[in-house]
Amino acid sequence: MTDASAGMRYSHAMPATEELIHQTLAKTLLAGRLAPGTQLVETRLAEIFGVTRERVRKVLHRLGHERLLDVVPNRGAFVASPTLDQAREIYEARRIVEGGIVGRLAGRLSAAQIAALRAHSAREKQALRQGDRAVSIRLSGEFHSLLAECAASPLVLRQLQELVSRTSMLVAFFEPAASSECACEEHEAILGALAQGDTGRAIKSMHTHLSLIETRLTPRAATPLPLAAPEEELKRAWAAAQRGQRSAGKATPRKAAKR
Amino acid sequence: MTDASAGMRYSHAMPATEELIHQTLAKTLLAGRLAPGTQLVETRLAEIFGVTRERVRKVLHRLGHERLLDVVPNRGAFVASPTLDQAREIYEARRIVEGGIVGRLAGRLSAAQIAALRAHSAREKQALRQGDRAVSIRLSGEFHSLLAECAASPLVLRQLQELVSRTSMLVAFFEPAASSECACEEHEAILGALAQGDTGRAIKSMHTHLSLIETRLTPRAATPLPLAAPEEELKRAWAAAQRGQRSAGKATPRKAAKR
DNA sequence: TGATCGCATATTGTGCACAATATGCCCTGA
DNA sequence: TCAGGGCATATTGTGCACAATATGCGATCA
Repeated sequence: MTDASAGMRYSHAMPATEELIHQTLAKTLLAGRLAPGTQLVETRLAEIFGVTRERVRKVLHRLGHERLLDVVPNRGAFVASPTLDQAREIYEARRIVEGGIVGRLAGRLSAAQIAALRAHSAREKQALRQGDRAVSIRLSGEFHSLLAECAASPLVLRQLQELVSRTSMLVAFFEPAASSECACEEHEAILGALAQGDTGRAIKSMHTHLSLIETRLTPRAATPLPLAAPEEELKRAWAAAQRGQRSAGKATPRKAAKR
Repeated sequence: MTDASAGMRYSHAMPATEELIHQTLAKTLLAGRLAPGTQLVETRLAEIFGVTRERVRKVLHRLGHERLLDVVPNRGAFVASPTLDQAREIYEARRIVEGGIVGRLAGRLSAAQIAALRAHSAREKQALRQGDRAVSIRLSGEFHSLLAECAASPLVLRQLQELVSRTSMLVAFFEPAASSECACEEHEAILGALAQGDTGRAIKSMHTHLSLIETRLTPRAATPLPLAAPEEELKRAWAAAQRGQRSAGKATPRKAAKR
């Protein structure tokens, strides 16, 4: 998810089962479906995913490196407990990076790009007017990704996507579950400044926009989601991931070919 | 080096030998002392560093994740061969990120911070006037790090340091070995705009500054450094690292004042 | 002579068994 | 009843042996 495609070179045909496990776990974590603090035991995950412990181990350490898990040397891997301080850090980083993006984009966007962004913004407004909250939230997030893509910098895009991922994990815990979408007027303000090439105003708009989102986070500590047994949650996610995977010739031939 | 301190939680006393190996390899790679394309064989490194192959293996994969090595699944780890395209990507990313930093900093710097930056700039100018090239290069790079630290965002700081690291690897290969330091007038221009709170001008200064550095890279492919036997080079680096480790009782003196 | 196939070898990948470590429980003593 | 220490156990860390894979070289044939 974070760097599945941009990271290692698994471009050619490979048993991507390890990659699939990583995606599954990352997606589950990012959706906030696991209670913070719960330990992910290697052997347990190994039998859930039907692989050896070493495989799980590598994935766990990688997720720790990506800050989605807290991995403590001789203790294990735990679901990260996001704090409001961390949230502030993430939003500050987004202000800087996304401010840099619009600062680079101001006055350099092609007419086609501006049109595409305007069209996206219009879709946002329509979804909002129709009260379609799920679509509205998705489109609001995509606006920022779209902006990052316009910058055409793979390195910055990767970094921003990691920040956005962690943002989504945050809102899963702190958001009051009401009005979590961006106000699309703010997006339009950014767009207007960009089209005019007004660098200063574009950046200021982006800064205040992100700050407004940040203030919506509430410091409640209790986890708002059901959070049943982590085992069941992971089993379900794994089954879905495998189902979504196209038939790659072999479904689950984990220990078939042996001596 | 890239995320040695900010990454895993090895805060308490640990046999940091694995971490030390990572630092040693990273530093050697970053300095460009290894010819691009040379393979780093696990068993060979294992006996050089006096550890088991698995240790080396982990470090190698980590360096691959950090893009300092090209690690190909069933082939091995190779010293990355930087291309001019990659160089362009890195400098574009730095324009965006560092543009974001100055955009965030403009008009928000304290008098003390401005004074510190001005003092640093003065040191740069003095070193340049005295013809002290080594010091001059180091100070020029530190100016950018200093700016990033003023932004007080650990996430952005980490990202930028990775970019700066890769930049230093690039110049080791492409730089014509003459006048590789930043022109300190450009730094002063950025500083002036920052002090005045002129966001647009600060960003523009930063953009042109980085672009100017980028144009100094020459597309020669031959490696300019001696590049003796990689074995000897690594043995030397390892011995130096172990020697330096002896006296380092606590933390490295690289960290400055935090918040 | 040149191209191709097959084998030998060097290198990476992985499962397994065991070691190291932390945690929680129970037992003891006042 | 509670504090403290030691043992049992659950979990992670690591070395090793073997399997899988790619590469290079040489033999063979047209």
